Amino acid sequence: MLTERKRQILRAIIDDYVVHAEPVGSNYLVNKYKLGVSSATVRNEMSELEELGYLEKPHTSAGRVPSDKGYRAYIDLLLDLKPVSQTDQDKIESFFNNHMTEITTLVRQSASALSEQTNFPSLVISPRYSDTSLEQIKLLMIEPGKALVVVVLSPGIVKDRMIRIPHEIKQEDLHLISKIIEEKLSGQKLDQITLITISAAAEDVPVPESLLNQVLFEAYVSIKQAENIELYIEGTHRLFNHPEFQELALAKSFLDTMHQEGIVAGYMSEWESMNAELELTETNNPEEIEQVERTRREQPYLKENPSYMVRIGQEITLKGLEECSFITAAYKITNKITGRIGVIGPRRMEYGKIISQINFINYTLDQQIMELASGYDRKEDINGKEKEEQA
Amino acid sequence: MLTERKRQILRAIIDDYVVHAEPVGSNYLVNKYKLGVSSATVRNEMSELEELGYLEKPHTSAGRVPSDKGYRAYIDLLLDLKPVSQTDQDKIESFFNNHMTEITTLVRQSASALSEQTNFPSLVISPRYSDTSLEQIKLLMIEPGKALVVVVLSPGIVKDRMIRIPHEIKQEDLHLISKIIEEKLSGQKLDQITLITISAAAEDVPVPESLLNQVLFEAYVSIKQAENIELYIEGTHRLFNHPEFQELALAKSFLDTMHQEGIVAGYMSEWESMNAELELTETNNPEEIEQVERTRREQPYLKENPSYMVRIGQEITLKGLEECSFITAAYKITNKITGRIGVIGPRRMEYGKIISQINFINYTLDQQIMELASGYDRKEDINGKEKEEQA
DNA sequence: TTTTGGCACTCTGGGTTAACGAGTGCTAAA
DNA sequence: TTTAGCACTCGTTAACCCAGAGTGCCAAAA
Repeated sequence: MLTERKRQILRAIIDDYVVHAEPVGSNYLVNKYKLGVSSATVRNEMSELEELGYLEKPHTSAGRVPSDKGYRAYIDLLLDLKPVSQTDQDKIESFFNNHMTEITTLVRQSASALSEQTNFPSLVISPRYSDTSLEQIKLLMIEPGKALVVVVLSPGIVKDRMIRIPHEIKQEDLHLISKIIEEKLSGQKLDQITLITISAAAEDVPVPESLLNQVLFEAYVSIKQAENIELYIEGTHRLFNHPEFQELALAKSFLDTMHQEGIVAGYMSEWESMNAELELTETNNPEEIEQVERTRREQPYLKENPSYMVRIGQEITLKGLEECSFITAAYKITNKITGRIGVIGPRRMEYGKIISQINFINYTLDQQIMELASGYDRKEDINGKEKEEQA
Repeated sequence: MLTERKRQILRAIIDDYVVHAEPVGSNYLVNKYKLGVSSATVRNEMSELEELGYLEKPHTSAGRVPSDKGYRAYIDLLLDLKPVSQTDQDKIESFFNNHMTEITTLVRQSASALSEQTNFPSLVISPRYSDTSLEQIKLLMIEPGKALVVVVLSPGIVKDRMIRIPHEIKQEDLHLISKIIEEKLSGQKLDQITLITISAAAEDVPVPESLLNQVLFEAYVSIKQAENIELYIEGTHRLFNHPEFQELALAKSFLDTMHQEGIVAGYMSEWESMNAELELTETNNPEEIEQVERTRREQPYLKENPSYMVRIGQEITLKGLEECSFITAAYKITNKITGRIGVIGPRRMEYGKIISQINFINYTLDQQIMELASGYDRKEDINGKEKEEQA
């Protein structure tokens, strides 16, 4: 039903529209893209494409614009992933250059890079840590009545939190408590740890129960807090560089939705769970498989099983974002623990370019995380390097 | 030169304009505010007020709008600080209700409250910690090759940071290192601590020098990082609720400036240093002193020496913010260590209301910080309270 | 000297009309 | 099946007018 010529025309329309943001007409199209047929023919084709639901008319005497379905077809059938230019690669890598030592910073930095590269707002969501296990828990006395809880999860994630404790608790008590509960709890999955487990673990600590309970409760809260999914949004102001958000009403509803903490996070994490199945459906077309094969050889950052996902317009079920597109990819902390990174913008996006950027950034991020996890020793003489680093 | 009647008219114009955002004319004014004179008289007065620079005309046949100088006079001479309504007080206090345990969360929460209350973007800037002193420094082994540095500053501020360390370094080494440098350095002002001081402090630690140096360097960086001034901006999307930002160009230049991390932070911290002198100049008028006296008795959160500061339009020397006003107040961590909290918005603001809100929030914040610093023991039975807390 | 009514003048904003141009859809011929 | 031709639609822009709001100034009144 989608003849080769129809595809060609659809591709040309989308390629043009995403750049110029204006409905494209038949005449313009044949001239610019040398289609080798007359505008009347193109008109007929366009009319059929419209009937099939791939195109829409803003009004009678305008050209056509892609519909959700049109974009969807473009992405599934016509997408041409451009390799990331060397300068872009350099720019992105420079974002990671100042040896960061925490995964969260690494991930946020990626989001910044992504937003800057694409000129759209970007977002990252942390993995669900509930089925990772607790590795360490330390209680550090800061001053009488105050302590720092440090929770270390198995993939090397560190979270900490200040707590209040009874003044009677001494440094040694804390040390003892954390040592004992760490011994008993380490290795357990986070979502199996409850207040009861902890209390049981600390049963025979020689500290008055009422005091002990306060500390245990705070420790418990700290562990639960470490499970929290975190959402981070970067560069919302870049939205205004795009004509569709000149209309204040749209921009406002967008920003309002994005600023309702829970909503986007909820949506994305729910999404993350459906992840696996959906990804598979993306590669069921011989043509596309061949293409994937080819790029895999040429650009390692375009991974074999493309981990990106695109949601267009009405496919997004969040109120206020019906006119937008999400493009996200999964980043790995371990093979089983993944978060998502992506951009959000108007449906009119240069999907090819942007997906390449995301893939590349995601690839770089994965590498950095791996490097971080494996750890390494710096070979250089620190004193010699010091001046450079401060400059 | 500003007769009583001129003041009255200026006040009426500003009061009206800040609410309705439309140039106000002579007829409207006499009707609405029952000035007891004819519109012709008001016209003459307005004309003179314009000559004096307090008013401006958008064009010949429009009414008048206040100029920067007009707003300035309003704030210095005519300001009427309204008490914060009980419902507002309750709303603000509810932002602080979930016993937060870290100053930074407290401060950010205040910014959220402020933005929500005023419907403008709010911002907070952390104090300069360079002349506070180091109280503790701990090195916590996370796994071979990775450690957590915890830096505690004298007013109870805690900052931490993951670092990489040589694999050869053992838990005990770390413990020893941190113990020794803490002993030697604690009590020193942050800006007096250098890499040299630290190296000297750790001179006789029995760890091979090349390994030790790496750790010391990272410790040093962590301390320096603790000095960093942090800026936090909240609620920028609220800008679009105000008519002056319907013009995309304005909104864009605003957002762009705000998102250039360094700029606003630099401006505000520079400002903070001029703080003391400027505040004094605000109270040199018998009338105002009397007013301050009165409100001090009635609302404790309107402090005796009002700590708020207002910068209007051209008074702000940041590019892109010439059409805006800053209102900020200093919050105290200790008597000597202060940060700033405030809002930024169009010049057309209800200064009276907003300043009251800031004062109140600032007052509440100060109280919370004090309470945090003093620490307290919870009297309640934790187990009894637990269910409520989770709900 | 100050205030006021009256009046001419200025400028904006809304509404109407007309011309224009881009693009379509249809028909009939190639 | 493709294409040239043409009528038709609709949005955009500019020109124009008019009403309304507000000013500035003058001369008379307080």
